[in-house]
Amino acid sequence: MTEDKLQYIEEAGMAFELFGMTRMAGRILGYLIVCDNESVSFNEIMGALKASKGSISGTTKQLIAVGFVEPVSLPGDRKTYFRISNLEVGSILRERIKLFVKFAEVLDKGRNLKEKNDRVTDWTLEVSSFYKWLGDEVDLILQKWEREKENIIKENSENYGNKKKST
Amino acid sequence: MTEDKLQYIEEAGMAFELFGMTRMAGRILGYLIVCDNESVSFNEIMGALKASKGSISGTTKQLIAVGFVEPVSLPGDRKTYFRISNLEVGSILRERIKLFVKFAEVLDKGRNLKEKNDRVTDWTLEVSSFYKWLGDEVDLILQKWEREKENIIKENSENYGNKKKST
DNA sequence: CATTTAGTTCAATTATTATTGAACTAAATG
DNA sequence: CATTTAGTTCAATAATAATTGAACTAAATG
Repeated sequence: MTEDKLQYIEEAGMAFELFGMTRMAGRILGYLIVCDNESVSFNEIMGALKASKGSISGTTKQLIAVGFVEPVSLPGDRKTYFRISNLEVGSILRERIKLFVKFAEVLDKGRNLKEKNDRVTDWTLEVSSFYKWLGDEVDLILQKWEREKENIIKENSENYGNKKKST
Repeated sequence: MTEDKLQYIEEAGMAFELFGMTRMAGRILGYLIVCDNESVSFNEIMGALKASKGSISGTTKQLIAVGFVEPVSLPGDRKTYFRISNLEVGSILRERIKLFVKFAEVLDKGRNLKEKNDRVTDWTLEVSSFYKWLGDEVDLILQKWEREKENIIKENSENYGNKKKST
């Protein structure tokens, strides 16, 4: 594994921490992103990240639970391999928006404890209405993405990265 | 402060913790949501939450920094008061989506470290294209909200909570 | 069926983050 | 200008979360 990839793995660890995952989960994802194998073994991950068995065991389970990673098993091989899931963008977004809807519910609950309306109840009503609306809107957004994605992805691919294919 | 409100404050503390804030920040927000004053003093918050001066000082600063709370100062009164900001839903959403765009950039960076394309580069390209597209799309979504919000909010207000006004 | 391999579990440790509390600054008041 | 009030700062402590490592289970292999 090259130095720049190792460095990226640590960076990914830090970055994914910002999204509420553990650093180790970020490192594993980073490793799965930059490594050149279709799927990698428990031991390979352990070696590459210099982490303990227990940590790899627990963290891969977490990543599988949230759907970012899937276990792969091969015939005639008792090991488990791991790879990045082909998680659809839609399901990732929907999960995130569910959190917003939950946030909206906390606001509603607070509003309902008040005797009368004021500036704050107006605000919580607006914000919670918005998040609940957004929860409904997400399907339309994703339909639009489905219609446009082919062009967008092509354009992105030409502008940024993936240039190696054409050399 | 009634028992159910005190309980709500603790619940809000736990809930906001899920969104990456500290429990104390959640409690302060919860308090500002359910208390019946337009704005509340440092000391009142301290008393209501039974927390230390230092903690209230630090946490209110945090909440002000991220825009959820604003300090209010009154003429002829040397105290600082605090209240929930009228933060627009649009700016909250834009901030959130910025995080997704950052996530997209981490994926791009990983993809660019690879020698050749495979299943994973295809996936990271799609996901990062999506998040970057979403970053652009947010303005259209918010425009739609502006057009529809009046009706949605009214409906929400009738269906859920805020019934006290009419009694 | 003994041995090796692959992974799990969980108590102990380490690292990180939040909160307190006491000493401090700065402004307002008498 | 001494005193009170309002809030800040920050080192110490407490609470929480992540990671290790060693003992374990369970399946596969010879």
